[in-house]
Amino acid sequence: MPRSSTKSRTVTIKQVAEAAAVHPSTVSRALNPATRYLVAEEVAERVLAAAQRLGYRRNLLAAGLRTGRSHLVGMLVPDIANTVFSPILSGAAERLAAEGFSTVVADVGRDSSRQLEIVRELATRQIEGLILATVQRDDPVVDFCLEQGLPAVLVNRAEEKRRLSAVVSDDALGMQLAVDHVVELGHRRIAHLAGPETVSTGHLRRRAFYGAMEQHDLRSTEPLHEAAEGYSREEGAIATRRLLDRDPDITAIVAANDLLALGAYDALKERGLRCPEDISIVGHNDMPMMDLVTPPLTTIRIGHNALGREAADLLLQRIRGDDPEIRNIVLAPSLVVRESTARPRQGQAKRTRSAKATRTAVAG
Amino acid sequence: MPRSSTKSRTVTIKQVAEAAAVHPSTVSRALNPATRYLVAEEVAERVLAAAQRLGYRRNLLAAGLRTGRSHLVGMLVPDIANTVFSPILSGAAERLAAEGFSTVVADVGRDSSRQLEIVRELATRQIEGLILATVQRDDPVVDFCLEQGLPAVLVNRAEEKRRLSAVVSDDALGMQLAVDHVVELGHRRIAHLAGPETVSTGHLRRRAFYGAMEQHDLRSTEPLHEAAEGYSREEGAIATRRLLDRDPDITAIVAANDLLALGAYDALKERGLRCPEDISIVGHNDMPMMDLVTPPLTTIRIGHNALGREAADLLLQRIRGDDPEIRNIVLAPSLVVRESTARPRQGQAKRTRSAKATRTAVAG
DNA sequence: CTGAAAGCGCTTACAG
DNA sequence: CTGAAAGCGCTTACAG
Repeated sequence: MPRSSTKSRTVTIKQVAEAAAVHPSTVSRALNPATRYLVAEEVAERVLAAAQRLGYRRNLLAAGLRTGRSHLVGMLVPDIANTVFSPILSGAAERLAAEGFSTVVADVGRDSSRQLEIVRELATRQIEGLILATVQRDDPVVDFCLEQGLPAVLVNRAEEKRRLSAVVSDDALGMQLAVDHVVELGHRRIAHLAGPETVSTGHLRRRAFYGAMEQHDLRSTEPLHEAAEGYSREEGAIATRRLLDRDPDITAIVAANDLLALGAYDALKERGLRCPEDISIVGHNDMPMMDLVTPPLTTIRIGHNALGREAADLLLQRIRGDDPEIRNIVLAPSLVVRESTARPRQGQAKRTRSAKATRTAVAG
Repeated sequence: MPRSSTKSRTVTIKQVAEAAAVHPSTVSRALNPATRYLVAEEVAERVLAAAQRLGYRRNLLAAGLRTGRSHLVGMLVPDIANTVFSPILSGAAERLAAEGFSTVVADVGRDSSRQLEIVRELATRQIEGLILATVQRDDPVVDFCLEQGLPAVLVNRAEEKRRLSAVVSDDALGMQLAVDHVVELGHRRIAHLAGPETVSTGHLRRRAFYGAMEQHDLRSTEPLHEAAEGYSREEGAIATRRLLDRDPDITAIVAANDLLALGAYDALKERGLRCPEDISIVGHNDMPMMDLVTPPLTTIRIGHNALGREAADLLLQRIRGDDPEIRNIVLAPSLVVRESTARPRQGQAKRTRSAKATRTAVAG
């Protein structure tokens, strides 16, 4: 079987047809498993053999033009190199690949104005759907998708108006777990290191923080949080300094995100404060390596891979038109206790509460 | 300007032609900046206006079929979520996007047999080139690309036979820096925690380790390394145990990779050994967070983003046919000293050497 | 400067 | 079960 001499750059269906002495349409039918039954077995075999021999490979671009399908999906992330987004991308891409879709990544960076431009560019490629991990609470990209009838789902972040399906972690539960944990350790002066208000997780986690505090009768007339301007270690340090300046008596910080918590580590160190001896810190996300930082970070674990997979499934349904309903998949996070949290210094009265029944998935 | 009523799912060039009262070919010319000069200014304006009004967007699939160009590039990574590969992907995608190429990611996972299948699938999409971050020392995917005349470049890993251009870090220099560092601290019983031999970095770094040792007259008749079966923390721990079992007197471990070094941390901890008091450890890569682990890891920093960018540039040249030569871009890494290395316990005689002149980029 | 035609490689009603 | 034809949306020689 000399399968070597594949010289001609592209073998087309026409050439296979010639080689098998049939019409091109017959080749098309024989090569497509879905239509193979239309072709006599003997003929199909002949075609297959010829295709094999010539090293024929289907041109998906051409097929797509004809069928109106690109089998291409776009995914927008704010930063591919961010360890929160890479597993989401990975989970989504894997699921999508299993269904015959390739995924085009677009790293939109911090420049949110470029997003729309990038989406237009992707639309130009006839992508069949979009997974958005970038969305702000009120995002023009969503308008665009809606206008264009382009199937899209949000992941990790949700949109205010709920116009699109989304897969997110249960932020209320996450903050509840975090606050319950430090309260059970005996903390009462607890502050929230919040994320940007423009991002759904920043907004939601802040609200959930106050809600959880209230359940423990730890409400306050003055604000108990400082919002970072971005989800980065640097911004986390900056906001933590403000937190410390305003209220030096806090004994625990519940952060909206691990990176922010790491920034809090930096800020504490600057001031000669120790974690957890002086201040306990809880993160959110459980990014890789959080078990190896010093101290190992107590945090809320989110299954980012699962977020990606679910988002892909939702998008696939949407593309198939199976399920036109808007859904919100809410995945339950879990508390991972490590060494950044401990009882407070002055040993305040420990408050115990029955653990909240674990709320679970799929709402709305 | 009512730009709202964009009802019809797809506006084609034909519709724009009608609206502007010209022939479709004229629309095509007017819309393409490169051919606009062929059209009277007044007509071009009319066409642009009509296109704008109708919300026309070019169908790249159709254009691609006609021109034989997809402006699509594929990128194969062993694991998107690995913090070594995500910045490479990010750097490459950004550069590619700037030149009008979208990049399709394929996470090939550990299943190396699937790779070829995935590449075939990508070829089917008429990708114009491939960036391979996955390549083994002798890889069938390379054969495929060569056979098909598909432009491809390797990144982070190189191929034995050098049949394709590659962008890699200078492993010899990296190991030299690592070995020099621990030698200068006074270590003499130095072991190498090697990567898999089937991967170029595993192979090259091992050889470079012995080379560097020899320069310090630290050769040995018995092997000074143990190879991990994969670049993971778990495999790193396993190989470190073997290392420790064989030679309990080592005072420093130079690892082929940060993950491996982290595994070494685990193995030391199991045995009640401290780093750096009992054993110094040097990593390789300087992944994110390595400054936050305990102890902060001394390692060799590689600019992964730059690797990605360079690979993209090389591929772009290749696609354009500018530069048919095979090149090897070698980027210089640097030593980052943190706290996982210190003078050895028993204070061996310190050997000083003049620091090697920093060898730099771009070779043969 | 513009139009008419051909064709990229495929798929799919339409006949037979 | 198979062929012949049309057409997906674009671009580009070819005329004029």
